[in-house]
Amino acid sequence: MTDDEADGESESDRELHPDDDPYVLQGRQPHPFWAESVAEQILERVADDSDRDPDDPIVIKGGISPSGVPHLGNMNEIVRGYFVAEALRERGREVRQVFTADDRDPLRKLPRKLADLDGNVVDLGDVNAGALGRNLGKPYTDIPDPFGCCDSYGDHFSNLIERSAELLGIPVEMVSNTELYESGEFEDVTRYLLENRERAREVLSHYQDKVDEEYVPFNPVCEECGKITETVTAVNLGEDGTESGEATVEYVCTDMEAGDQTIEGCGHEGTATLREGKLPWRFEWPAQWQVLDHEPFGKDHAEGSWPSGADVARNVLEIEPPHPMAYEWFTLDGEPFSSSEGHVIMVQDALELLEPETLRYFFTKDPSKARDFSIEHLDQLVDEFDRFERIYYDQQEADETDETIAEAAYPPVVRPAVAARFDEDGDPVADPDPESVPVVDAIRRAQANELVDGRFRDRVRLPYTFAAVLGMTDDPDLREEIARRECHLPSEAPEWTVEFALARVRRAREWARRTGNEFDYELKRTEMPDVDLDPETEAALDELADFVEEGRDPDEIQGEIYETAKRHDLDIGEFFGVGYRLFFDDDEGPKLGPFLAKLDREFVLARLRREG
RNA sequence: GGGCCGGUAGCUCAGUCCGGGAGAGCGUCUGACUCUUAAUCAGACGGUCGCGUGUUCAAAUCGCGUCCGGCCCGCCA
Repeated sequence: MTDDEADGESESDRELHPDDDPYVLQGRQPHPFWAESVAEQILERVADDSDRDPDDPIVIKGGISPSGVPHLGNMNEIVRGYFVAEALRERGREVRQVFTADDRDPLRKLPRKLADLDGNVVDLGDVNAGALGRNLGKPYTDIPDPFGCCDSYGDHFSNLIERSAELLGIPVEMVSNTELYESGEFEDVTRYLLENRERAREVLSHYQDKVDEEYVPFNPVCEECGKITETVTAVNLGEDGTESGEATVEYVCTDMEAGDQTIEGCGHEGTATLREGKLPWRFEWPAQWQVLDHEPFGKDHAEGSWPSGADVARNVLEIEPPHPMAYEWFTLDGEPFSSSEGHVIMVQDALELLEPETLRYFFTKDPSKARDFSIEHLDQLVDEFDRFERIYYDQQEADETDETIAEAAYPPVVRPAVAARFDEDGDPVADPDPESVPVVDAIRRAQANELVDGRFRDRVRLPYTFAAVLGMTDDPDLREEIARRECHLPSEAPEWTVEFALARVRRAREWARRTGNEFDYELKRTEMPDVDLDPETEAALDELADFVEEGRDPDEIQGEIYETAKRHDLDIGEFFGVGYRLFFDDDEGPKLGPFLAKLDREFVLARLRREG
């Protein structure tokens, strides 16, 4: 039966097929941009496949179980595939990008944080934890949505993932595993695995010690309590004279180990069809590979389920596994993402701080290196993106590698943003909503490309930290004036680019506010901050007020601040400090003279005279 | 315990495959812009390339060992 045990084969004896090494970016690469390299690797494999029509679309997949808050790390499953897809499309290939929601997986433990459809994170306690707790062990799609807005828990979080992809303008076909089971699409492969369960067992036993003769690669859903069960007592494939002819399994609803917890079974003994259950993950994953060319996956899979899945695919299902790519994980401010501790950031959150193109840019970096998404240093990421963009437009010196990367990676990064910002006639749209639009058909794509290399070249990016400083005032005209004065807005800038440039202020301001960093200026308009002033300083302030009252221009006021300080024998730096204290309750601030000149006179005079 | 990935300037990273000059941006400091702070320009400071060892005329790069971080090797996904 299990003669493999006799030959003592162990996992290390099980050689990985040369095509199945998931570290595909090791060693010499044909292109400095990783997605181009992966695309070429895929094309090589597709070309080697003789019974494949070169006109067939290439299929790229990603997938996770919709178990909770989908964070930026989870988005690797979609965004990494997107860049490969785009590289292939650039080579004239049709590509389908698919995302499987592994939503028949059982809920194994209660997450501590959930998120509503708008991406607001809430504590478990706020959404009736008790009701959720009764559903441990059930498939996500059989659990009521704690927010009551979707058909199930699984649907809720699948929707959230789908929404994240939409916000990034990435076209993905969402596929529900539960639907694949219920519609019968998984029935043939399930039946095949049950028919060949000895082979399945033999292969998997190289990877999992627990696999013994009793092992059946199918977990029915208990008809009594609704939980996924693990104990199949008989398999009836319906060939040997059953009345219905339908394949079934018999099971006992036993306890399930989930980490250090046990989810109790109800003891029910029943019968299930092949649509009323699920394949164990190590088979379910390869079962999804029937028609598939590429799949990126996290490093957690690279040494575990990927090698066994590839083996199952080749030696049980007799199909070729997709071209793999293992990616390293992201950290958030130096710490691992943790849904349960609420240490997460979703696309929705990130887009409050960054333009979508900048967020897409983050995913163009080498997937084989772990990367930190640092809120604190977000200005660095934005600066880097701005540089990357200038390199594409030849507005910035760079070495050949950076130029080659920008040339390949910039169009897919920016195309969804450009598609959102210009209408079908190629005219700019003010304040586009959404900000990213998937570019699918060839005509729209050509048009978007034309805009990227045409009108969009005029775009203006305010430096992120400068944009944060502009956030100190809510007055759009004042923002624009300051930006112009500091030469961040060229005088001949087209109308749309001004609005475009200033749109960054909202996000940069939010970043400064959230981190409370040195760019977090806020004009204290309603209340005067506490100041402790000596008489000399008070006299100086009064003089300055009189000067301002005469209606001087910005530079004169700036100069007068110096002169006033000198006249009263005050340290210039300290006198500026007093100004920042009075207006911002801070040690630092914008260039004071021009700023005071632009504010309404009444307020400035009253504040300089400490009248409120 | 075994395997895999990563560990290069304060920060973010490129360079490691095919050995020969240690790099970029940001930050910091200094100076300029006739007057600090967010702009721009010029310059400077800054790294025993985790550590050790071997091979080599020559090692961030190749071998071996070791330390740190993460992942996998039970279950689950």
